[in-house]
Amino acid sequence: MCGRFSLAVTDWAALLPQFGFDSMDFYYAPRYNIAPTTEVPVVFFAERQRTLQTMRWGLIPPWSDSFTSRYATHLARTESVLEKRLYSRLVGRQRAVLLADGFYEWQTGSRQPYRIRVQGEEVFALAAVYDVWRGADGGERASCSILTRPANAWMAHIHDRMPAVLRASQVDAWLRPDCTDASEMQQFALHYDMPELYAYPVSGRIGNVRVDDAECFVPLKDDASRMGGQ
DNA sequence: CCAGACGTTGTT
DNA sequence: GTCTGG
DNA sequence: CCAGACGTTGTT
DNA sequence: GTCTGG
Repeated sequence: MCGRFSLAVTDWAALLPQFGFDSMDFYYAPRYNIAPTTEVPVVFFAERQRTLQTMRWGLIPPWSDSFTSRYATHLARTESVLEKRLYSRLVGRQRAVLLADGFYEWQTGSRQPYRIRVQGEEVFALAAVYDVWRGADGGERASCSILTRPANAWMAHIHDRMPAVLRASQVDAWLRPDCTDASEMQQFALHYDMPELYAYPVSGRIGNVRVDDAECFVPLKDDASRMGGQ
């Protein structure tokens, strides 16, 4: 689940204030089909400063020999995150959110991909944890994992798992730099009020990671498969 | 003690 | 680095 | 998540 | 069949 998402924003000036920023210091080309291992915009606190920068999607721990992984680390199960060597110490102190304007889910059984969005929000957030890896040259590289949880009743029509989707207004409650209690934040990620979502079927061409164009967002001509408003 | 893993999803 | 399995 | 590789030697 | 790369 949630092995792909999108962030095709061009009007960052309108978006940044929503997430607590007035500027950004990197170039970003709109992305319609984002796959694991690529660099994605992430919001987090570093030195008490709210920060927006890109990170590798797919967490690499500091002790890794290289900035790659043989394991699937782009997702972390919220229910068991505190028991995992890779993630447990991060929940208390290295929380983050990825920015997204949709995520993709392949329906169980039919294999039909859907684009899923938040009702009333152009851009929303995905709860995540991050870590920092230091290369032999001393350079630092950050990476992240999206938290997943069991599907809610709506999502269950498509899939049995889903990412922890946050409205922009809920981002502060996940990042809150004052809280270092991992259990408390785990409970938040499992039980906060999930925003209303809607979904529509899209072309299977997004299965190919090299496909990354506006056509990815075009609904299939199949109104019956649409789920939710907007 | 040391060696080896460190992760998720989906499908059968 | 730290935990688990043997 | 899906797609694509999965291998070696030697030559340019 | 299974792993890696995007």
